[in-house]
Amino acid sequence: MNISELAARAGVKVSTVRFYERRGLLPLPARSPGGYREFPDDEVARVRFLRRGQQLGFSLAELGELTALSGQRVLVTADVARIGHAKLAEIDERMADLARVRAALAGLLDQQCIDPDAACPIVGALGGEPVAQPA
Amino acid sequence: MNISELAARAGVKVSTVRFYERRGLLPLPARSPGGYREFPDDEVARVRFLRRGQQLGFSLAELGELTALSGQRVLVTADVARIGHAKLAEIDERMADLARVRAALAGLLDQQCIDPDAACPIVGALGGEPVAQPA
DNA sequence: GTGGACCCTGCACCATGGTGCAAGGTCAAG
DNA sequence: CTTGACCTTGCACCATGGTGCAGGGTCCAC
Repeated sequence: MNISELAARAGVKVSTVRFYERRGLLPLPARSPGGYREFPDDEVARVRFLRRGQQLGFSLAELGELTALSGQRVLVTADVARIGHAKLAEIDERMADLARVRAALAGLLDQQCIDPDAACPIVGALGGEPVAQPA
Repeated sequence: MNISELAARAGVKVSTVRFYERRGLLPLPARSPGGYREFPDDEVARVRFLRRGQQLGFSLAELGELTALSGQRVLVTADVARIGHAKLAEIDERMADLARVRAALAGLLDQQCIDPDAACPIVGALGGEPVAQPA
């Protein structure tokens, strides 16, 4: 597959694919005799992963770490496990936050008139003390 | 409360509070005779909401919309309801994506050795066809 | 064997979300 | 009534995540 087909199938621009490659988020692809990039089929999934992961609030650097956790021919060392468990905790917190926003928004949409004197329930859902974070 | 106390309580920098104000994400605060900003206590929640909302993948512009959905002394019009329901669908999709990443990561950490020949399960969790989006 | 659609690299630019600094004013303790 | 910590505005700068363009090469159908 060439770069424009990969980009089209993953729903990104050609320039974005080259950008991801420069950042080390995609493996260096094989090249045709004339120097064209030739991608295997499964790079589509990797590019889509980067797009969706960003929508979930992960930076490209974090998504790089996340993928480095697997597929790199390594044993799960104590280090890798520590990073992985930290990410797991982060994900749990994000899910809880999303659930709170969801409930607040759904409640708001159930009413037909918003009480102008009440505090905003959506802000309330996320505005409290942050959930305890490991230092 | 002055700006440095607000910033400290919300866990952001003073310059960030002024930036949010410029963007219209915080109401213009009262001023002391000398021109100092004076914030009510509940602005802390609003600033924390902006921080956490961003970690969930919402842009400042979206968080502005989200808060505009309440507290603006408005009836829930068809328009507001449409935006709200779209956000709700987006949140549901994000929660599903997070759940998939979580399951993949947890599974990975359960094993003691990663199979170097298998496709990355974390990429697999998010790399599939995007969930159907309204156009 | 040539035209048009595509690819290459490198570099400059863009939007978002801040961050820092300079020059000056405010405030309260001593 | 001064000194130092804090505040004000305006502006310039930064990192992240792209996006576009120039100048040139490749590919393949005609």
